[in-house]
Amino acid sequence: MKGNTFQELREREQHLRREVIILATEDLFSRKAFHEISMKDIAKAAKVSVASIYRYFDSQDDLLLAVLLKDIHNVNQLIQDLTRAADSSLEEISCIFVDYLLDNEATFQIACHFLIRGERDSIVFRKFESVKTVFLDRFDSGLNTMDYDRHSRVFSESFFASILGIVITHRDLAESDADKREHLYQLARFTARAFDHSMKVPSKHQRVTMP
Amino acid sequence: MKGNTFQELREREQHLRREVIILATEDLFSRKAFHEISMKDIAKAAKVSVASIYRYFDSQDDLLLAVLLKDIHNVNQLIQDLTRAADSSLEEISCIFVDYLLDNEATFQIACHFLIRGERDSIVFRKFESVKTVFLDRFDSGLNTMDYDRHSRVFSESFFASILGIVITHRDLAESDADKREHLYQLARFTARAFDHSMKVPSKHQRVTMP
DNA sequence: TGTACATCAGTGAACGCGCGTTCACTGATGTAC
DNA sequence: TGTACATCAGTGAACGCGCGTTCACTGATGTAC
Repeated sequence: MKGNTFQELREREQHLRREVIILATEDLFSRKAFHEISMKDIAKAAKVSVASIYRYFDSQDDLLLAVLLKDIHNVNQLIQDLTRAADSSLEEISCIFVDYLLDNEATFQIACHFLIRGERDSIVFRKFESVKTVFLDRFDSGLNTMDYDRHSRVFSESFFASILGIVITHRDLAESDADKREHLYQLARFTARAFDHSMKVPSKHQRVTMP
Repeated sequence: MKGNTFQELREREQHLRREVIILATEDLFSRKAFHEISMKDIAKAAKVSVASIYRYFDSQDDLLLAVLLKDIHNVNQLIQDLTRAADSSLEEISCIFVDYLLDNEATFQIACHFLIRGERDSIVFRKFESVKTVFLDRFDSGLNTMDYDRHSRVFSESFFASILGIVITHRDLAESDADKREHLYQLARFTARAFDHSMKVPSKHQRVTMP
């Protein structure tokens, strides 16, 4: 049993060291743009050598994916909490989501990086695909606990993508951060209202019965 | 007057040579991924030397912007034609848009490149911003000729971004191209219906009067 | 307790590569007289 | 018509740089006897 504990200790330490690198990387995104971040920068931020990073991660993409995975776990929690509170509206959710994307450059940039690159063949990419699927599943089941249970998969995929698209397309507009955020809220709320309206108060000819 | 004509001829030739490079670059995007395309590749495709490209374009970004500008002119035309036809629905427009983004990798990739990078300071970036604004203006005025004239700016910005977001987020799903396209249509139509419904048949409490 | 060995985190330095961009030059064509 | 010069498109080769990744090695700690 002693050997086991030693083993466990070592593994825990390994895990913590991984975590240090992940956190340093994540933090770096709030200070630098994606394409300006190199392995050297990450190493400096984590206070290790570049070569050390490769002891814990197979490649740069692998590390980025780990950062994304960690962040997405947070947003998952956030969304589940939100959708579980019965009185939260779709408008609120959309704004929280906007906030999250603006305040977590790492998630935003890395997600976009993988979404747009999209190399079907690589292992890392397929890993990303499965992360995306898991995330959408949770988002979906979160919305299910509210009233949006009709064709919910199409609903959540569209709604999620719409809010993401709004942030991608319009986040670089205004001068001040507050102005920008307010403008994005406006668009997100507008979109949420559209989705909300079409789902919650469907007119006869819009409602499609499911098998 | 003769000198003038010679001058004009030269300028026309210059313009044509520019066009050759732009077309070759655009074409390249259908065969290679964005991050795999180098100036050497472009030069080979256009059958000129790398150095020649710099006679016509200040930098790689400058060339990419020119490609985008050309493509966007096309899609502008498309949208104006569409929205002018009185019987075209928002659903149709959304599908046409999806098709356009899928069939024009160059537009899609370059637009994403500039949207996500977003360096506020550089000249090229500000040029991109103005291109984006012009495009959105036309999109907006196109929708104005239909029934979507209430808070139309918020409407067009949200709708445009939503469809773009859907393509970004979900274009890498299925195996076959046809499946993928059908899935994107489904999401786009769903979203279009939501927007359509919320704008065209507003319930009392949703309609907001404008000053 | 002491010694020989195994394990493993960590690193400095180098590797190899490809990138965007620039430079010095060529050669064709137009212009002036 | 002939000659000297100007203009300009086009290019091969080089520049300088930074990137991600790997390698050979160190040194600390744990293990066996």
